[in-house]
Amino acid sequence: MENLKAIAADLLQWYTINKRTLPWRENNAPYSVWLSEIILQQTRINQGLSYYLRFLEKYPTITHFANASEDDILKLWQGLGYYSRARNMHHTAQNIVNQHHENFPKNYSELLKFKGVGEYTAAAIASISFNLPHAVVDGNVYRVLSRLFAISTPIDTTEGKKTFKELANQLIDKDYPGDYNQAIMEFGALQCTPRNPDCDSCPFRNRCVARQTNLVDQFPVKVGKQKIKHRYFNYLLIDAGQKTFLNKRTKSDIWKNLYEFPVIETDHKAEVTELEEGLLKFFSNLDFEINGISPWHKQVLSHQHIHYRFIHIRTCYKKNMLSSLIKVNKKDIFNFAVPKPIERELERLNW
DNA sequence: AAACCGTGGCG
DNA sequence: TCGCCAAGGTT
Repeated sequence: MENLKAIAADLLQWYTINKRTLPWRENNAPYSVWLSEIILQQTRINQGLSYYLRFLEKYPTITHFANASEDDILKLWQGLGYYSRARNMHHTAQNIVNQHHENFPKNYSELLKFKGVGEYTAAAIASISFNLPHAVVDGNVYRVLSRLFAISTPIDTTEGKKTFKELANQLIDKDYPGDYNQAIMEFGALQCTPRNPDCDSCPFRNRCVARQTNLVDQFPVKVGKQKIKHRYFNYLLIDAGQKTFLNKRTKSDIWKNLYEFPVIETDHKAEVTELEEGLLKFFSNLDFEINGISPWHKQVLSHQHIHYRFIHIRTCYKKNMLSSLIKVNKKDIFNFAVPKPIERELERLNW
């Protein structure tokens, strides 16, 4: 135990010297801490930083956030990925404003009940905003602790999660839980990095078991990765004069509640003739002609590869046509939150 | 419990 | 190039 206290103290000391100046470290108010934690989930600081600043500027309080529409939240979130984070945050903001008098509950178990707030985020808010001794366990913590103690329990198993959470909660400095949590994460991000960690200047170079046994690159241990699913999206870029058509993805699937061009999904790179049935579903007896077809592109998601292309279709605009879709003026299309493939195509089209 | 859910940078 | 993985959470 004395050993653990020394490690926590060394982490805190390392942090005071090496911590970066970041906007969410300027104050510990729960709303801004929460916002930063959600944005930074599975996301690098450089990628999330500008989003954090824009959200805080547009929605300076949780009440501003809660009063926004979901479409507006998603539009500001566009490009960040994992869009359920935005939807869940919005839901929780409204919950806190309406059911909790705009105040976050000041304990871990209540925080954990909110949508989009898991063990990590609950511990982060509890420790940073309310000085409560709950240890965060994120990718950095897994890496640092697995190396320091040469723990070979796979981190992506139930047993692994339990093991590392218990160890992290033994290690936490109960006087400075927020700083301690940020210290171990910052240490993992800057010193004990996934590849080429800086072991030579590491304050634990004489205590790290992985280092002593020359096995640093063997930790953390993981059991395996899931298989990648391939999908094929034939987007219909409909040219109806000034207008085109969009579809809102409402099902439980990727990009939920974002907008896109109407799509015919196939299970392979289909020939155009194979799309006839799909086209008929949209156009039935309307006249249209295929004006051109883009090459295939690929969007890599964490667990799927989306192969997509654009079928350019020209048709005469008729009132009430394609009523299952959203009719929009081409120039208004930038008001909609769209996934990356659509965003890139809109830039290319230069509408 | 295992799948699902984005995007970008890095070596 | 391509697999890894980044302040995870939900179903």
